[in-house]
Amino acid sequence: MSWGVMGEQLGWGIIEGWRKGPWTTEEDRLLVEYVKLHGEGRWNSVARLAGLKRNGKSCRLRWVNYLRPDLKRGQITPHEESIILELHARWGNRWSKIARSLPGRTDNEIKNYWRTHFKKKAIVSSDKAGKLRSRLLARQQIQFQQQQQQQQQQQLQQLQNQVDMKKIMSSLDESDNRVAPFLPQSRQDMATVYPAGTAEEQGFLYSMFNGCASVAPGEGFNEDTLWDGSLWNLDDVHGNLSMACATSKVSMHSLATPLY
DNA sequence: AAGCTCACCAACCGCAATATA
DNA sequence: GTATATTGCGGTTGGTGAGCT
Repeated sequence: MSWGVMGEQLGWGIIEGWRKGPWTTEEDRLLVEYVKLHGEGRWNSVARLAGLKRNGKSCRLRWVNYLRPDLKRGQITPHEESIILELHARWGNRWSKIARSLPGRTDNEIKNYWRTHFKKKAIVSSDKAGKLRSRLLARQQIQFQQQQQQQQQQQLQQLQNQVDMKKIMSSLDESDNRVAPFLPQSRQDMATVYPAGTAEEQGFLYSMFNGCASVAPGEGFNEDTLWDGSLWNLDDVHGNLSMACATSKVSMHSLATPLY
């Protein structure tokens, strides 16, 4: 069964004078002939000049994504993948811009590739990182509370000697105001609260807790900023971070630097 | 063997930018 | 300067086929 016949059976066929759905080999041939004769562009003339019942938009898309002779067929190579990762980290969903850096690949192809290979990972990563962040915050809180308890005990011992209730109350008030876990102010801080991690992981977590380094002042921490396109390919922050960096050849710097 | 799920990809749609009359 | 046409882009949809249960 031909695509055309099948398309019509599937409910495509001719809508408002224009054919829609999958292209037939005959339509492809007509379009290629047209481009050979008239060159690219003026797509709305195709219907009239080539005898195609397709609108200009559809013709252009077919040519750009499928018929262009310079298109590269076959799987995206690891090298191309690393370029996609790098450029997506830099530019976000600017597929046509990314495609210009990959000769023979179309924006549609790259977009589809990214969506099927990385979009899901991004969601999973976000979820995992969120859990990790919660765990770290909880751990920080416990550590902080333990420190507080130790301090309070020391203070109480001192105060027992002094028997000065005023001092006890003001001391406790002061503690109450500092119950919230602190944000690590430096990578050294992160090394203190997360000693098990590598330097890379600590660096990543530091930027995760404080927002990306290049987030504009006043913009503040934003979940989207972190995960919408700059850090998505970190599968599992603890487990696979090093591997993600090594295999994708995407530097931590580029990953931690959102769109510009 | 049949049904289900999921990855893949071609094609469509809406909108914005640009070109042309 | 403005209206209209064309082009380009990014998001989304839906069909296909392979693998799994």
